[in-house]
Amino acid sequence: MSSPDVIAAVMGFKSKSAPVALVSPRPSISPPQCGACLFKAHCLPADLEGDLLADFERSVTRQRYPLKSGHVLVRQGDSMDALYALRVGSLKVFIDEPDGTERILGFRFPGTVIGLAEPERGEWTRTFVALENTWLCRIPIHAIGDPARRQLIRLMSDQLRREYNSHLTLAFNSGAKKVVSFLIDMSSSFEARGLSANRFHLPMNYIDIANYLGMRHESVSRALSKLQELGLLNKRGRYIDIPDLQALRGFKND
Amino acid sequence: MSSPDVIAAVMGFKSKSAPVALVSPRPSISPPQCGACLFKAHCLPADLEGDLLADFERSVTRQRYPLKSGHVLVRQGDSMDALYALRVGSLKVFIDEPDGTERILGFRFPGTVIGLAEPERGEWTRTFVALENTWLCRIPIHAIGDPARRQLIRLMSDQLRREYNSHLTLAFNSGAKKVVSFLIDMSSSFEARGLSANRFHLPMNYIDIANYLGMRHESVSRALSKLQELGLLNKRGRYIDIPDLQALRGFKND
DNA sequence: CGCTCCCTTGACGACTTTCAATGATCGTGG
DNA sequence: CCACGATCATTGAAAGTCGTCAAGGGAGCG
Repeated sequence: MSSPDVIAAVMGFKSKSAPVALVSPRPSISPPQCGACLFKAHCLPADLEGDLLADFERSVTRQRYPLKSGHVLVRQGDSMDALYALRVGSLKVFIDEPDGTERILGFRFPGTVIGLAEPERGEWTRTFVALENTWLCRIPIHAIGDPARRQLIRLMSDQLRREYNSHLTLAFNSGAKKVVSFLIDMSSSFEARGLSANRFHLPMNYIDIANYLGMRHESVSRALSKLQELGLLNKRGRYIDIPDLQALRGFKND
Repeated sequence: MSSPDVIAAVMGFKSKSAPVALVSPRPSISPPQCGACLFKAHCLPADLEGDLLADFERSVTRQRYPLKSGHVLVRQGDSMDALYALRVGSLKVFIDEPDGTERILGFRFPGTVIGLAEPERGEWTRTFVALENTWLCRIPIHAIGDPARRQLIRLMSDQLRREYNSHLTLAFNSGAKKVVSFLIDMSSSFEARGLSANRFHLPMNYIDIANYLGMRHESVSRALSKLQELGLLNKRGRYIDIPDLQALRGFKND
């Protein structure tokens, strides 16, 4: 694949009429999803020729992934020479403490580039682990030419804004509201990928959610139970059904 | 000034033997500080000719700032057509809530570029206010050419890592440890600018610190008092003296 | 000198964590 | 197909932390 436009090709092409699933599938029965539709939310104004799109498809199928659920993509301390575009599945990002504890910094879903916060050459500063079987596309650093830079800057500034949002969530909410913020984020993320914003299956367990939100998993459970009592959602394990998204937003902002 | 290298010139030149202050000055008696030394921490491997450096100096003195303490640099909703390099002083970054409340997302010190998290063209998504008299350098968006992109990407990935750190601070610490993390961040920031890492004057009040950390100002005060009791620091208002930085780090990590 | 803004300290109440035990679900292997 | 074990989720009670409300003190400025 011609090098400078790899990122643009991976993250910025326009999707045509891609099939759209209404509910996110269970990990175990997850059908291979169409690459094109997964990046729909990230259709950026990169002008791509038809052959670049073809290149993209070829590049994707050429990868030797999927990465199996629970497996490590990169471990903190590994030397870094590539970015990764996430196509299907999900990852958790965390700091590995010396004592083996994880401190989860976030979750990643299709349409994301992995490694934007890493020094350009050097070591990965975080560990990325698959939450389910996950398809990725490797983008060697040397393949990032000038035409791809503009795209990269855009992705990074998006990522920065998301981080600011998570700061807001953590600093200005407590308990149930943090959980609600998290759910709304998840909902938007699913919606952006053409899935249902109201009904979805969380790929991570309550322990990871709690870790991410700076809570205990018991508190997450209690918060979700309380929200169910209030009629703001229905849950069965990791299946979440939000009858009225606007009402949920109301709860967060009140 | 020749356009494409503005950012590289502002943020990436090499400082020679710049004078270095040992303790950060009080806002009110703040002497104009040498631009060169302030960016020392950000000497990135951008190859700059002598005339670019000269351009930089000229560009800086050409600005019609300083921005007075308490004044707004940009308000959320303003249309954006430039980035700003922070030379001397400090800013707070916050979301303006409809009811007038501030939700502080961070503080900015010399050597920082303001606006990295904003969409490239569009509206500012945050408000920036000077905490003391502050000198800035305006960098029009159209002046950012390809040679400056690499530099920009580097700055953004640094900023992203800092945001991850603040996530860690918020999610995995409580009370006194959040305050300690904050002090250590401040300390590093002062040190990076050639000032003392052990003794400094905080430019923001306890209310802002508490806002940033998701606490109440009373709790910040109590935390600092407790740390003083433990002999980990001495304070007099916003003057902080940390006798043993390593001991303070120990407190955070224990 | 008195104002204002900021910081400090105390007491009480609400909310989270902690510890412990039980219940549900899923995957595996018989 | 069922039973079993492991992981995950739920719930209760006790303890600790932080927010809230209220009052007082100190520094700087006009």
